[in-house]
Amino acid sequence: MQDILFDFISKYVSLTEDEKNAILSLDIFRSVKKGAILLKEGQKSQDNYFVLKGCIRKYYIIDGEEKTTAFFTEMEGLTPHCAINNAPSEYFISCVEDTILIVANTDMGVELNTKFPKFQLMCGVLSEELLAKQQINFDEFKTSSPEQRYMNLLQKRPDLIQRVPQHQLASYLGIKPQSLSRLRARIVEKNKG
Amino acid sequence: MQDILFDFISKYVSLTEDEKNAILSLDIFRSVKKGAILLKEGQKSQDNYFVLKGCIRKYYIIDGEEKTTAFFTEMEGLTPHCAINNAPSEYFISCVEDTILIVANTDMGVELNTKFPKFQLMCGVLSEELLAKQQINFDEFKTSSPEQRYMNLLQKRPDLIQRVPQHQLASYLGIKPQSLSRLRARIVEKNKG
DNA sequence: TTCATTTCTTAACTTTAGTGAACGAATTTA
DNA sequence: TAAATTCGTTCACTAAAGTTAAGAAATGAA
Repeated sequence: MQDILFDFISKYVSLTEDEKNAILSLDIFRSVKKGAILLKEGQKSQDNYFVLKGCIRKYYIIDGEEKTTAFFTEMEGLTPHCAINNAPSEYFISCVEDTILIVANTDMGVELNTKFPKFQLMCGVLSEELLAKQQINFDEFKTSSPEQRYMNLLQKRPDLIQRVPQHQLASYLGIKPQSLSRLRARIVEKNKG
Repeated sequence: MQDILFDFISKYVSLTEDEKNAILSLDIFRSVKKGAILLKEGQKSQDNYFVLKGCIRKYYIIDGEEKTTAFFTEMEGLTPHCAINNAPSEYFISCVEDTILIVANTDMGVELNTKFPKFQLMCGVLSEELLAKQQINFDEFKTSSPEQRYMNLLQKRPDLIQRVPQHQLASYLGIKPQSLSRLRARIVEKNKG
């Protein structure tokens, strides 16, 4: 399990045994059941999540309706807004599947960063990468229709379409489940004719 | 003009005269006319932009149509994706109004950062702030209808509605200019009834 | 397994956005 | 200033998404 983590880190910085042990000693690995809720609206938490295996989901409840805005799968990390500004969370985080996570709070991060400046370097790179990815995603979302968004997702994250319930996917695409069903039927129809 | 910059910076770190002079010696201030294009699709550039006064706009041309995805006004900065990965730009950047900018390329940044670690600190904070803002914006966009997005904009950035042409605003909201006109008429109608 | 709940799809109807065209107003350009 | 272009709005029509409801399929719990 730890190997997955160290393989990932090795893409950014190389670690000594000391450093690896420092990470392991933090006891950060968590195994979480499908459906479990990691963070609730209104809750304060310092925890950051990094998915080693499985899938977690970020969603709001607006007018009693779940609005899913993001999924995080293998090798993707999530720093909840509430962990940055120490305010109650505006959203929920839950597990789409049985998931193996790294859960690290901000203090741990600070501790590691001061002991091993390498980490700070890696975090900088990661956050820059993330910002860039985020911006491109947003632009793509804005400039395309629901149907295009679905086709795009089919190309870029085909796994999501398999592993995530339709109604969660729908709200991720900014539409209702019924519209997603219809839209899919429409696409099949086009490919026939 | 420089005062605007130093006032802004002073919110994050305090600068010595030396440091201020180091910044000024870079000769980074640019005055740009309305309509001027700062970056074109396909072009490579290392330049980052920071708006001191005025407004710049980021847009794609997709199937011959302009798709505006962002506006940057006073005290907002833009690091084009092409400046990070040294690839041709996928989008354009142009001036919505006569604008006073700071234009800094990546080398300058590196030079300042090594001379004055303070800057690196500030950049870290800024990029974290930006990422958080970006994520909230994206979530809001995804979870709301065009009409809600317009109402939201009216609250959060009323200045944009005044200073930006309607058709650019429309595509920023993810709709066509005709739909924005109609939507506005609809809102007025509601407030009458 | 059986029952209950959740999920997905379909359908009819409503609302809203996209499209193409027209027109006046505002802005540019010659 | 005059002509040309761009811009914003309106209209009629089309296409797509929202809404409400119903039923089938899949999932989960007792």
